[in-house]
Amino acid sequence: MPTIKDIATLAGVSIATVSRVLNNLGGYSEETRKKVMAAAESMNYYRNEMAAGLKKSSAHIIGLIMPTSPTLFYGDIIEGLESEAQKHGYGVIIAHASADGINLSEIISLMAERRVEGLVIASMALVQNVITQINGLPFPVVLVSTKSDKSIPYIKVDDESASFDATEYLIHHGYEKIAIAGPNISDQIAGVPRINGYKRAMQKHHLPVDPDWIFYGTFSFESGIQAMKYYFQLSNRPEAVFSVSDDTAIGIIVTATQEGLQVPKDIAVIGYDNTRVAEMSNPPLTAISQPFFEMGAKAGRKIIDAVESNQPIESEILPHTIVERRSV
Amino acid sequence: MPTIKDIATLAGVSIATVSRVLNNLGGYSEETRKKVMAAAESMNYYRNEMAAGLKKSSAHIIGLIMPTSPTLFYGDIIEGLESEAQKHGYGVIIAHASADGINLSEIISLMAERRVEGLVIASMALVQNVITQINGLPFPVVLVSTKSDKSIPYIKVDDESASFDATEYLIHHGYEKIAIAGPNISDQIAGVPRINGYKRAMQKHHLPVDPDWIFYGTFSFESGIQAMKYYFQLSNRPEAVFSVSDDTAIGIIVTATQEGLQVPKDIAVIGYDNTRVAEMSNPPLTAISQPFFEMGAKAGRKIIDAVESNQPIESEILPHTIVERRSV
DNA sequence: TTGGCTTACGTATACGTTTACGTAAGCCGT
DNA sequence: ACGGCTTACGTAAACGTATACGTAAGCCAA
Repeated sequence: MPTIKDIATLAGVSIATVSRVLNNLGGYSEETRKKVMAAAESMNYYRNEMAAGLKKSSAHIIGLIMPTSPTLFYGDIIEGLESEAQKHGYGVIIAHASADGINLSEIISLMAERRVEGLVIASMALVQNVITQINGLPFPVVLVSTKSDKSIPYIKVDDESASFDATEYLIHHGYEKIAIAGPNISDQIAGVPRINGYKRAMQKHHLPVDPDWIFYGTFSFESGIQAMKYYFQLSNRPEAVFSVSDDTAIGIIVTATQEGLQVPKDIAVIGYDNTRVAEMSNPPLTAISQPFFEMGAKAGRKIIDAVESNQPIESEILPHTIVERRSV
Repeated sequence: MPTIKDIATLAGVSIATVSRVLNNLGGYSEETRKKVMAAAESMNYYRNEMAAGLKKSSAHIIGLIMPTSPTLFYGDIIEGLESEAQKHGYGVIIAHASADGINLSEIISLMAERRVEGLVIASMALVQNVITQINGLPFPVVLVSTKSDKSIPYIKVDDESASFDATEYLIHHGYEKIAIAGPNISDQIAGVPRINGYKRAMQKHHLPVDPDWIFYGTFSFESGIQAMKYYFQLSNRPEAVFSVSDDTAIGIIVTATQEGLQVPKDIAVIGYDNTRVAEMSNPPLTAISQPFFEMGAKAGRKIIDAVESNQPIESEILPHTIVERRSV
């Protein structure tokens, strides 16, 4: 590929002048500019970002690490981050870590080798030695839709209070026998806080919590099917379910419908995430909405701000909302 | 950040030796290796890929460009590509182009500046000057789930024959009044061929095609809702619908159900793509399946092969399948 | 005339690696 | 003792760009 040296030769100027013209730095005559531009065009020149980045010691790239689990909202996070990055002339390099985070440390190293300007880690739990590694990194890192200890800033909604609101929303609609489906007791980020929020809402309204109503599971559609089958054979059957994901909620709805129950008349369901499947469910799913696109965009903006101002990133709790449809 | 020069100083060797040790090239004693590794560890060294890439003139990065439209299968393409890339030590840099491709040329330039090893463009229509630009690029480009002229290799399923199969599947299940919902007549890639496949199947089985049965639209859920409302007020109402996307199909199912029709008894629906919503529909959606993860992975492999063997990439038509569920 | 300022360049170095090449030391066989 | 081979290094030159610095030319004021 042609270099500025080739352009310089063809245009009959020095490489410094070519560089100045190409970067709009001024200090050249209009005539020279035309010669250089013409030469560059004719040679099909593309600037070498690696060389430029090496010299300027900045790659203008933001890294993004996500788990390899098939979840629907990742697309929104990517698009949010990428749109913000593109706006500021940054690129986004993305890598998937296995959901258990086994290879996370390696992937972080690869990002460091690429000299990313900053790193976004979405929806992954961090073990201690990864936290240590991150704290030793010379660029900002921000967590999205997850958190660890105080040392790493994060952007997420408040799971406990979102769960409280979801549960209270059901209570306000007259339901008293309310279940929670899907939480994982060993998940300190999206499991335990959601159970706590659920319990707090029930307690506030002096409603009993039947331990049988807590169906531990995953965020999957299948988990929702299992949850509903489980509830179905309960003697003290719940009238409403707060589900920890939209997929799980739809699993519940589909299974309930197949068993002859009507949603929301016989059983109400509220989901979590408000992904695109929520509106496609039948009936359409009422759900807690997480602003994934905004989370991605915000992560990008915070990193760019941090790089340009040299200030540390501050965590941010984003507001959740309840998108009302017809499943409650 | 520390450089190999710093390591060399600390370990008391030359930078060449450090480089050799760090790259496992041999030509050093075990004692030296240990000294170097210890020094590198203690300084928290990360290799500078920009410098290495500049010297070796290879960035070990594959570019991926996708439209910014909210479609569910992009995640699978990304994951397929990224998993294959990671396996071979490549990174993936991703950029979104507006769906109309206005800024596509710029984005391709950015990829060229980053000296990607190859470029994957997914699901975008290419205008002539972009095609020209691509043909002038010094690295391989492969299209995924789209095609242009002969000059650029692509990986996709055969839309015409998939549509033929979908339609024939309905015919084999006894339906005769079959509609097609969602195609766009100006879409030469996913519009016209699907209409043609549909018509060919109908003709083969000597079934009449009522022009009213072709509902032109988009790939969206809303388009499905509109399609069903439209079919509903038709005097010659179809008994089955071939829908150009899963979202559209589910829009049809939801609307039909709300209007009191039963799926598939009163109206059968077959979707296209087999995204994750297909199994979550009620009833679960029978659909043409496109292997998106495999498409991404294959694109990655072809690029890596092309780079390493210096051979051009050949187009490939991937087989589609019909995933049978309960909407037919 | 001289000095100083501005404009429009060119020269040369640095960024951090990789790697071709040189070389000293050690060992072998003759 | 000598040449030749191998091993374990070091030296130095790239890769393509940005940029600090130098400088010649032109202009103006005193």
